[in-house]
Amino acid sequence: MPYVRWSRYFLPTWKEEPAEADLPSHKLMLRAGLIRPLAAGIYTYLPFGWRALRKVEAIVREEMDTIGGAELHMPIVHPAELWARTGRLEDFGPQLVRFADRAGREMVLGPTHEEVVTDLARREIQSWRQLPLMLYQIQTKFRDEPRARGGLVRVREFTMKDGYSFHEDASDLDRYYPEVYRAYERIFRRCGLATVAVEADPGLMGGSGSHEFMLMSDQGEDTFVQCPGCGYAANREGAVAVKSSDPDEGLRPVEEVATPGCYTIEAVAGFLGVPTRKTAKAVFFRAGARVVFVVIRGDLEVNEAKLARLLGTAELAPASEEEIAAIGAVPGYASPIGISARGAMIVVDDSIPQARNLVAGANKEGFHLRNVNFPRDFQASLVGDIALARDGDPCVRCGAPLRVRRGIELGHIFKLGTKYSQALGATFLDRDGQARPLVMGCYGIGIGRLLAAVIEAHHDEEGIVWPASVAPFHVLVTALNPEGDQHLALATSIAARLAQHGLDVLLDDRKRSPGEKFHDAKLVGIPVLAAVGPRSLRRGQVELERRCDGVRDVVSADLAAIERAVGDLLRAASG
RNA sequence: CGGAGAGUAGCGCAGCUUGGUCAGCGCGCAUGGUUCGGGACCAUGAGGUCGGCGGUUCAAAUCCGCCCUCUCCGACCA
Repeated sequence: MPYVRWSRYFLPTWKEEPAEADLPSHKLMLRAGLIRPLAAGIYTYLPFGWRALRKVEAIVREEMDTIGGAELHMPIVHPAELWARTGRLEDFGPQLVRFADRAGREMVLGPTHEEVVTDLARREIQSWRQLPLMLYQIQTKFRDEPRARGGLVRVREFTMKDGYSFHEDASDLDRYYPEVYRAYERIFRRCGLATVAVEADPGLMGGSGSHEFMLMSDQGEDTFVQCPGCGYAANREGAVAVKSSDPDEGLRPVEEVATPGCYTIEAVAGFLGVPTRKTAKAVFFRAGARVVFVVIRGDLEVNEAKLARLLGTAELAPASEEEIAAIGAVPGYASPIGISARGAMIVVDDSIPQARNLVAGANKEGFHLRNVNFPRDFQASLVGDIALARDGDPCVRCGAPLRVRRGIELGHIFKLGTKYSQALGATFLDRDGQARPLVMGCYGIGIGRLLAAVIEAHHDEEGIVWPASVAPFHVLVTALNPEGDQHLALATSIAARLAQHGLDVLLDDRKRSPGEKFHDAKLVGIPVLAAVGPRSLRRGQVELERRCDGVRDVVSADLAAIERAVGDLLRAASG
């Protein structure tokens, strides 16, 4: 492979920090010439960034191939009709970009490819003998995100590895799924990232399991719960925690008490001198046409994802003042007692049945009720866990206090089941000659986000510090004084030699001051720098510097010696 | 979609309150020269319909209205 000459390459660097960027990875990807924005959440990959992306892709390909994946490439433009058949033309909402072709046919830009791959499987897979099958692609997706942000962490147009497996039954999917899980762990580890696999909420997607792979980061766009005791980790939406309960006490009779001006739980609890956990909080939602009256212990928060799952609906929104008034509830003093008759649905968190003698609203401005008890005083349409797990709550498995953490979601794997194969009629004949829907799994990795995550995890004040595995180049050979002929000549032969031996080499042959070139070297973060300059060359030596720890070494200006030393440094840098 | 902030040269910014020598600074860029090991120096120069449209005014980067774009927070998120 030939080496690349910086003077003829396209690697524009910025000395100053761009005002528009906030995340370190975003700033550095702009400054070190990896990407340039075209529009919100839409980026051009410059040659340097594209090289890095290809390195990440190569790792992903290798690991996908290792678990039997076969790479293919599906279209970006899909007929809308296909999406209508699974119902996702509507479900995906405005994130799905739609347009008509010249003949007026409705088309969409693919935000993901379950429909297309399932349609392919429907046509091609007829027999159990063709199973199992893993197909994957690395391809551009478009989702019109309501809020693109953070550079490549959340974009609208992005490169994604999406894989789909097909099985004759759920148990074969159960057997294969852990293989993908382990492949994902290898992918992220090889990219130099320590990820946490988090149990995710299968939600309305159905299926029996799902994991998200998170990079722990305070800058993360996602939240999850982790137990330091037993390792339990779950997406915030699905995380369960123990709800501590108070010692049992006898039921006391309900009594009305004046609480003027107490519109919040804190105000009521403070006014009456009871802890918030001794109150019942009312929260209102609208699920489709119905108003949902949620009752939860005052110290807890409603987890809307859990509530939506319990209700079996995707349409859940906070109720308006009018909707709340329409069911006869008084905001600030709302009470579940006497509401059910008015047609609202009452959902009770499972913290409520355990609690005794709570303070709840009286449905009358300025009054609350003491000693409200479920189910003595009011009934529920549904009871279940709808509370948000909090930092410090006891783990359901081991009791240790849970921690809430932020992270960047790098990958998501999913046991899909038969949702898509059933909707699209993708069946095969099993061993008994029976037609059955294909059982599917799907597996995604955001490649660009993964690249951003690598930089998020590997940088310092001066620039990127690439792990050797995904570095765009292994070695940067700098001729410090190119006008002084012999430096450039030696640097060039070093670059040629290293390239000949399989390394990716960038030769900095630009006519710039040494200071500038050293700073650029730090910024672009190539693992090993070989500097050819008068100071060391006078002693017949070349200076080597390792980016990750700044360790410097001089070796004699002999090609074989340099090649050896560079190899040693690289090995140490990837360890 | 709600809240906040910002659009002036490739990048970072000042000017706007109080309309009129305000088209400016630093970096970068070009040319020539001097430099050459951790973002050098001198000289000369190019580069902007001040986000757009409309309005007020003798006069608008500056005041008013509408729109567009970008960033951050939230809602949202396979």
